Amino acid sequence: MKTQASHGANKMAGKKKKAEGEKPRPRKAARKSNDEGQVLAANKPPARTKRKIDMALKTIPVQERSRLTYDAILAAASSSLAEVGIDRFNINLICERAELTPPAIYRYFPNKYAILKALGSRLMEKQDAAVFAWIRNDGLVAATVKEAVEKSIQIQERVNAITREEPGGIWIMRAMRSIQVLRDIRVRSRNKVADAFYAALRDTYKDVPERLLRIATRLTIEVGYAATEMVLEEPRHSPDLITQELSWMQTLYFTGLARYARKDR
Amino acid sequence: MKTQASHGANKMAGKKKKAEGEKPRPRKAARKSNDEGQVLAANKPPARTKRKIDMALKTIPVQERSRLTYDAILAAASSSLAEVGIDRFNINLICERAELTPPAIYRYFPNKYAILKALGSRLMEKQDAAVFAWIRNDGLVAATVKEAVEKSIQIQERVNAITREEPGGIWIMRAMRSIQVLRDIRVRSRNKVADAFYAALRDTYKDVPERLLRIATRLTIEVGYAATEMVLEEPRHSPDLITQELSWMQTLYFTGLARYARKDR
DNA sequence: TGTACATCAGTGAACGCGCGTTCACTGATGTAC
DNA sequence: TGTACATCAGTGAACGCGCGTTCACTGATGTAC
Repeated sequence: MKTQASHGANKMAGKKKKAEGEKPRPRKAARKSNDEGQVLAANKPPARTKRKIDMALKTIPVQERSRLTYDAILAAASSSLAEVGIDRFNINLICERAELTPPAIYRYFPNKYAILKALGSRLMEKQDAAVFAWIRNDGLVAATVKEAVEKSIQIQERVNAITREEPGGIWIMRAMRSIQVLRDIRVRSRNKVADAFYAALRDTYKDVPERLLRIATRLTIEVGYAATEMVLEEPRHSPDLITQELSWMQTLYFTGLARYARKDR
Repeated sequence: MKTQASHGANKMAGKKKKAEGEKPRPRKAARKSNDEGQVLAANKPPARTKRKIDMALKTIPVQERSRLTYDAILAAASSSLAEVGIDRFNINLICERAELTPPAIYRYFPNKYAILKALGSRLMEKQDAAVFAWIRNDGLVAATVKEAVEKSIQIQERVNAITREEPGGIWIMRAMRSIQVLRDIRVRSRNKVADAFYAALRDTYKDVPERLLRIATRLTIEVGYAATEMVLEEPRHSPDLITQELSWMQTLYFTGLARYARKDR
């Protein structure tokens, strides 16, 4: 990611190579010395302060045609991700797949991180929506342990399926952990879901201190998604069994929260 | 990562730019057309088949001096990772920090992935060693649930501390999920630890079918490390509470495995 | 209903930077006699 | 114990590719009258 826009003026310098007296590759940074002489200094753009990574979408598509392009970009990005993974993911690759030229993409996204962000948000939203629907549908209400486990399996399988169906879904999950912009999205999403769990369980576990119930829900969410990643990552371990056992783990843990009843409140 | 060694011959072409009739940036790949004329064709190296990423260390340091350099490279890599994260992690950065020039690094590592691999292996080995020591020390043996939880907290905190103390440790954990070479190391390590759990618990849970006990141990390991990441990732959620609750979760789950006693064997 | 004009959408062509990588070399260290 | 030689360790200097990014343009779509 470049942080200095040095296009305009430097362009005139063309293919000029290192001047004679200059030390190449100085040991300690200090690049960008910009000493191409005073002639060019005049029409050089004013030195910008360091630019943050810009995440805002540039253009909101208005015509139908451009909406299709926008979707094509995301689709091409998904499939690129699925095929080459994160560190070879780049804009040229997306261009090839979407049959577009780079400027078309720059029309909508300022850089590749914005594209990843769009993909990430989309996946998180789908996952979250499924969980919220499940909660509204009394997913967290159960008369017996067995019923609780069964309900837990249901939502877990739903989220797994959503992630599996999204091309490059597992890569998006991975990227969520190792790319800053996506980390934010991930954490926000997880916290949002945890809050919903908290709200739904607050009454049931009225003797558990708030701080603890918050951690309990957040941790439960976290291990749930970790299991999703595990299922997609290592399919040779039976996905069904992993999901089933995870659900037992979560359920037994919540049942066990009774230990906090009427203590250290 | 380049896949074609095109140094030798092309060097002579120097800064030659695109020839006149050529289409630049063809829409559909087909780069590397290599048409610099027949004069050079003779001493061009034979076209290599696509090279896999080479992970083998190049030189085993023999002199004391070089051992120090090797360590300096890893230390510089750690701190680079800690500071800039994965996607800006590169060899030049390591050079600056280690006060070396690139060829010095290439003497020991074929590319940056090999360096990451070395860092990853080192961290995994430390974590694994702690867990194995804990198992040998009867970490998995407990008379009461309370005792089991306490022991579980111990090892969890130990692993957290090891990861926190390694510069860039959290980045290594993240990279373990999103970079192929590291994924392999991670999976191998987790499986090894899971096997050790399995061996240690086999007798205690003699009524639980093998397949299930294997999944149970593997899943327990996985959520344990997920919690470690969560602790390092979001320190505003009390690390102690997360660790404590995770340990309860794991312990209650294992206690609950009694449900498989004498069934579907 | 048709035409003139404004705006929107995408292209062709290029450029420079950063990064990985290499070569031919100098300087440092070890060792046989 | 000293010297000659072999091997090991690191450097200076460069190069090319890939990638992100931009500019000035053409072609497509919408709309006022």
